[in-house]
Amino acid sequence: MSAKRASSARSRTERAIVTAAVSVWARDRAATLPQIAEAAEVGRTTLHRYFPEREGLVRAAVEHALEAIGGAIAEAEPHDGHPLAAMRRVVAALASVSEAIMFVFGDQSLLRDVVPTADPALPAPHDPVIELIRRGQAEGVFDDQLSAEWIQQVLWAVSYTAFEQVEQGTLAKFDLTATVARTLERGITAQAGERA
Amino acid sequence: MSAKRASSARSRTERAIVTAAVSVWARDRAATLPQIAEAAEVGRTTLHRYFPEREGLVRAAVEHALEAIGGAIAEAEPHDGHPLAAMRRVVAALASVSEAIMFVFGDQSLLRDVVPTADPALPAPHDPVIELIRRGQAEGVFDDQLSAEWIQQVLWAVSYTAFEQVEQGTLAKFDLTATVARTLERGITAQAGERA
DNA sequence: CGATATTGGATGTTTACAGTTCCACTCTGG
DNA sequence: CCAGAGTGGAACTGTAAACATCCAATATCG
Repeated sequence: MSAKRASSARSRTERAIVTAAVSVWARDRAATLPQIAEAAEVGRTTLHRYFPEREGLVRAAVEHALEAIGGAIAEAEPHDGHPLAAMRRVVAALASVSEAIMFVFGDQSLLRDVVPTADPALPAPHDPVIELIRRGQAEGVFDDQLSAEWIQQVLWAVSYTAFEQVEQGTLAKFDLTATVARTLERGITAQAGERA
Repeated sequence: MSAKRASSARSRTERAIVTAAVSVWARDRAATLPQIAEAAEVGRTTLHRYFPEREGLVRAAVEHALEAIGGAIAEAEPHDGHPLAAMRRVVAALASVSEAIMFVFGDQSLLRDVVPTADPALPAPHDPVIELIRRGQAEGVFDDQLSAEWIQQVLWAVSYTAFEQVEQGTLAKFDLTATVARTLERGITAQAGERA
């Protein structure tokens, strides 16, 4: 990489700003730059020095969030083991970067407009998940009557919903993975052999 | 009702503005009033005559959307018949008001901040669905290991996702109800007796 | 310790949108 | 056909946020 080693101070400040932006915008996409500067515990001036234009910070925040998501998914090793077990690991991994997910996927216009503009070499966090789903379909674990893309969307949507519920206290953080996994695996209907 | 019969012109204009607001804001919550005036095919002046403040239009749009959603659900008669059949009717009904749903549920802050402020006698579109879910759980059709509130959130989330997919052409409008119903009923896994 | 980089407060400029006013035009109903 | 309601173009004000500049205080590192 040609990235010149910025002084440690610089890079730490930049990270603080970007992570603060993701965190604040995850909860309020209309938050202003002063709000973000405050959350990052830097002056408005400093923020503007690092990101002369709002658009630049938005792009950096999106890239940072996508990297975090992609990294979490990679750590879950979706290519290994039984597809259901892998899926549970992925859901648990997503929960650890829920802020990033709520930021990027909470505003369709971000994915529509900003991501394509961003670094074209960005890791697409979706791909390994799509691969996992295809593998699961091939092994007869996932429903192959549904398109892999649809299954992936449902995976994101149900996870996202669970993050929101945890956020507002309706769902215990501890139950998150199990609830999402159960819902994805069996839907919302009672199982055949279950007693009412 | 003490609602004095506004001239037909007035009420038609008002409806045009409110429905345009819902439609435009469903796709872009940051859309400006001029954009909405244009979509409604009225002048900016006229819009401001009807809604002197932006906030008023937002509230009217939310109320209009909630009424549409509540009406659609009511028409689906969720209290009658087999819970699964009722659920499918509800999903189909929601699809007919997808714009309203994407508007109200696409921005958490709307539900958090605006709805409570709105007419307190507003029909809560959720309630009949929660009732349906409870009924289904009692009859052993829906999973009673999951909370009714969670099931309802999943119902909304999966439907919402399907609307988005239809919007962007990834899912055929014709397949919407069947896909959502299948996903909700069986999750994303292959059925036991299915052949790979 | 001293040079340089980094920071942030104060202050100013610009832009875009919300909200306002005025008046001429055009429907519509009696 | 004419009176009044309804409409909308144009031009204006106020406000809030984005963006820019200056300089003094402070941190960092050779």
